[in-house]
Amino acid sequence: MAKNQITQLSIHPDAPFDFDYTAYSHGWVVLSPNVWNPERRELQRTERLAGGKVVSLLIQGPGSVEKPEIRIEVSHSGKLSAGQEQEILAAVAHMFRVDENFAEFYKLCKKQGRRWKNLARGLGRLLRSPSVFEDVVKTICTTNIQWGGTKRMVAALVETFGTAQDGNPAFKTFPTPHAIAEVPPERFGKMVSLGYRSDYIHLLARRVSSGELDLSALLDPAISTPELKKKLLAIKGVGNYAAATLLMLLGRYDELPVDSVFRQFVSKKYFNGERISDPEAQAIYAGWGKWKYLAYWFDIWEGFDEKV
DNA sequence: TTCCAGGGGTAGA
DNA sequence: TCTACCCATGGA
Repeated sequence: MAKNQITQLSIHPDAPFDFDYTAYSHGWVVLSPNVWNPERRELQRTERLAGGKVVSLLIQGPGSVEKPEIRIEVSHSGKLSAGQEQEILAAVAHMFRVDENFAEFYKLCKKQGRRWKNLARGLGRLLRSPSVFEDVVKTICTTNIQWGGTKRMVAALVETFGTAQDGNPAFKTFPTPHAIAEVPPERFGKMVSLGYRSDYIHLLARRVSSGELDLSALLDPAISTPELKKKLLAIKGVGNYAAATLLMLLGRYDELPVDSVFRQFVSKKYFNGERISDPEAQAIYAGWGKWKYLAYWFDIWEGFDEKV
């Protein structure tokens, strides 16, 4: 077997950009196939390119917030074409939201004062997956289950339906829709313990694999947020909480992810632990306009102003 | 054993 | 639009 080649790629995002906080911004960093090394501050991930080639990515942020750089060490067999390099660069830029503009959010943060103004030094980007399919599947795996269960289910999907790189069987890609769709639904349910989510994820994989549903079209900025939410709610397994999470992953922060964590947090912090209605809880963030999700996220993530 | 989790679908009103 | 009820799975 030929030894894998290494190719170094690099992205230079506009400042301010904080690699560490973006990588570690929420639970996605520890969901397979992502592997985060906290000591070395590296994100490792195995990726399948459009033509089927499987590569391993080691993603680092050696620059500073003011002179940011995302460095990608690609381990691959054979030669990497210019098109494949572009594909990898685009995938990583998408994961780290290199093209998103947070100036308006930072303005609100500075106005808010105290700890909020710390966000304006390049935070606000929440890590996402290279594909919308992966983000929808992972989001469905966060519903009505504890976080440990989410990690278990996603890891099982990758282990069972992912593709390993030659010579590197320990790490696999996130499954393609086709890899899931080609297995009969009943068998799929038995192969990975996803509970009642199994049918939703298999149906999603079938619709995407057949071309009936184009999830990448959801990234179109021309779609209004209400219209986008409607499209998300039309996906079986996606309700209000999951739609708000997916809107965030698609770069829209208008909606709050109302789940048990949100309810408990707002009740404890703003209502002395009293039982409150969802509209009362949501009203806390009304002043943040189209940035409500981020306001809530950094309200609950108290550690953001310490080094991760 | 029972409860419930980073809820959602469906039927019926 | 709102409510009641059901839905697998596994940890606490």
